[in-house]
Amino acid sequence: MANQKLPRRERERLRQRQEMLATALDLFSQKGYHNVSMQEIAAQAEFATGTLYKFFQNKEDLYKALVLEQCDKFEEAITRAIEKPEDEVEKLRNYIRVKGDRFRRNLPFVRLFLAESRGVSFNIKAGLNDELRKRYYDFLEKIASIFDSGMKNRRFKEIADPYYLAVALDSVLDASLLLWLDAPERFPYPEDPDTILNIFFKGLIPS
Amino acid sequence: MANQKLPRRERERLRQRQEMLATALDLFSQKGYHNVSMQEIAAQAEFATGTLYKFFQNKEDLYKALVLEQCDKFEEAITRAIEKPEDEVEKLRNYIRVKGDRFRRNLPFVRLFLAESRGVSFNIKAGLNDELRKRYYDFLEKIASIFDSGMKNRRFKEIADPYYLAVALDSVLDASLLLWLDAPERFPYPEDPDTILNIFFKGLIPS
Amino acid sequence: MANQKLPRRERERLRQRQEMLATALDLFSQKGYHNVSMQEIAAQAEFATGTLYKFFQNKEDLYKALVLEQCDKFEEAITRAIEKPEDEVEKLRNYIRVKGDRFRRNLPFVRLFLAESRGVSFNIKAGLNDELRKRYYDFLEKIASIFDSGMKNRRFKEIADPYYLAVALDSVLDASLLLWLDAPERFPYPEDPDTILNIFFKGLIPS
Amino acid sequence: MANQKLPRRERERLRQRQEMLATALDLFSQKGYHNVSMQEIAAQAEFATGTLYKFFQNKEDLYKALVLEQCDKFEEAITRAIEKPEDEVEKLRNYIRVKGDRFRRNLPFVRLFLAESRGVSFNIKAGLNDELRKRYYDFLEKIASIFDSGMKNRRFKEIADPYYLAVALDSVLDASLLLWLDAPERFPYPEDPDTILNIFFKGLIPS
DNA sequence: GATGAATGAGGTTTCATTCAT
DNA sequence: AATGAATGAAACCTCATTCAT
Repeated sequence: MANQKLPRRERERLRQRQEMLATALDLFSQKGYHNVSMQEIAAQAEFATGTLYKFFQNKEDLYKALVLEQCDKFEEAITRAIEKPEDEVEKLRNYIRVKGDRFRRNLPFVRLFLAESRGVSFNIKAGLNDELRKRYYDFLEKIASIFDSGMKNRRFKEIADPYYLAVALDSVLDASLLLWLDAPERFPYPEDPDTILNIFFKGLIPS
Repeated sequence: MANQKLPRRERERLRQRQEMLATALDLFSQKGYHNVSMQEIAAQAEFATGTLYKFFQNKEDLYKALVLEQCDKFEEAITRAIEKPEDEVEKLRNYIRVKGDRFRRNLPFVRLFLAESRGVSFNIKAGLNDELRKRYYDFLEKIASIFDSGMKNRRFKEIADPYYLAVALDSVLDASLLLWLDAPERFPYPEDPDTILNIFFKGLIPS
Repeated sequence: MANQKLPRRERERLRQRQEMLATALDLFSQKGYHNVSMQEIAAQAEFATGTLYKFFQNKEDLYKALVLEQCDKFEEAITRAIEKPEDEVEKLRNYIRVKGDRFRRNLPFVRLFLAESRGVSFNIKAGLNDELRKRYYDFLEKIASIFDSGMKNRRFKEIADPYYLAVALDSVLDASLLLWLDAPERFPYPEDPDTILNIFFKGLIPS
Repeated sequence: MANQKLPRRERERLRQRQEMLATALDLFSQKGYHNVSMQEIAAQAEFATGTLYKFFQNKEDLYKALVLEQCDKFEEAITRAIEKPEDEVEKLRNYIRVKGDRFRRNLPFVRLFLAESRGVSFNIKAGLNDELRKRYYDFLEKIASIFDSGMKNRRFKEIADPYYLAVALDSVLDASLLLWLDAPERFPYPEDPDTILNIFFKGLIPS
């Protein structure tokens, strides 16, 4: 990996940064942004308070770095998942599988966002700042392009704007995962991607 | 209205309470719960700090009252909207129309949740969340019962669990409205409910 | 009684004042001066806050009135007790009996003073303000005059300044009563005044 | 002294703590616990408010530390004073001398209790009181043991329970010192311990 | 470079007092 | 005269940030 080529000093710094971010994620997700102090993060991560400020300009900055990094990983994973297969339906299935996987594996991160928003059923993307919002829109574009290509192929009917379909699919997926998180017994994890896809594939009204 | 029958003193108190809640909603939605001080609310509402505490035990209490009141109104409106028509499709259309209307008319409230959804203050809503979650699930039940009745009527195909369809429809509706809020020109307001319903009604895959 | 001659309005006012003072004594003795609010006193006494301020200029004033009134009663009782008998020893016995009685019957008042001072064995008179201090000194004078008269009679030896003896007797009495209050089983109530007097009457060192 | 062996940082911290306690004692004794704010203590001691809270969890904690420390010193001094001489009478004289000395040298501390005795803040001392009361009783036990030993030696007559005599002596001593503090000209400081002891040694009634 | 003690502004909340009704 | 809602100053305490070591 590229990291190995970095000078030792640089690698050490990166490792420390990761340590800090991981601790912060842990604490933020347990207590919420405003109920975690910088001293608490520093203590838990076993650094001095001042050291935190060598890596991040301020608390907000630390928070942003944390979120952006998680989103990076997330985006990367999804992008890889929809690059491989040719088949549009398979791409969508992969997307659902990978998003679900990451969701399950990053519950602290998910909780960080959800605490507030679930009450009225807003989902993860709510409240993202401009940077994140732009990235989310770009990400939706990738999903939309699957629908687009499917429509061009005549594999999909043109029932709505592809971008709009992407939004719909993503939000339904979010909602499913949140339900599962909230009450796993009542709402089982959608193991089979088709559970979700079918909502879009099988029209509800008999023709 | 019944209010007119209340003694004048009582009416006055209610008016003040509304004033406080409205101001708080305004400020919370602009800056987020933790970035608004009680002093600020009091000043903006033109009351003394202490007066706020005559009406609400503490900041959290004020917040809860605010949220619960808004949810009450919202729930009531939706419930009325889906009671009237017999036709299931028309019920769904009404639901979409009314939810959209209330969304548009209560943007400060909507923003309150967006502003908050940065992982702020878990504990604040510790109690609130449970209450709200239950209410949300109960609300979904009402939507689900529309799908259920439609399936029993053979107006709808049984493509998924009715409750699950309710979640899907609600989340897609939320997502659409948020998109519109974010970028009204790019994502026009879904004036026609069928724009959203069609996603569920017309299967995407040609048969 | 003289009260009956007062105009009804005036009598009513006095009754209200007593009500307020009694409630205040109750609360102060339970929680301490600073932990009782004027609204609390008003509510408990079933008056409006403002009414309290018609009777007492402010909280401090209410407190002073409370203490002075209790001291008045106390002084009066003691004075009566040492007026009657001719015999100096009997006067002292009466004084001890009556002080003990009032102590027992006014535990709330006693507690009001004691809460703080017992820890280092200061007694009731500690912390009294100038007015009260003067009254306390005057009261001691009365006790001192008993010793004085006893010495003149040759009933008592002149082992110390009479005033000083008064102080000593009073402080020993206070201490005994406090011990009893603190741990009634361990330190029984000095039912027989001679228990205390003997300390002064029987020299400790064998001659 | 052991202190000199502590690392410099540690010594510095101790010095600061002492500074804070001394300032707090000063202010508390002048105005009483509830009339001194943490800000005031911090300002007077030339620290920031927050620094106070690094040393003491809260105001109550600061107060407790203050009182306990003073009591420790006091107890230690008295204990030393009554350990040395064999002679019981000399022990009592030493006790009176040392208690008087410490009283005179710690007037702020003495005043702290006088100032407080207005029934302030029961709860604050709920815990403190128990602790202090126990210590006071233990201390009395030490004085009592002097009387006890004197009685066993036949140096003292058995005119009362030794513990009870201890209480009496201590309370008379307190009263004398308070009188002197109140009106030094009128009540001269009992330089000679026998002034007080005689009250107990010479029976008042001629035999 | 790392440390963590010190800072002090700012938050929530209480309550003595006033004054319009 | 009595009321009690309204006031707002001031208390306690936290914590993001800095800087001397």
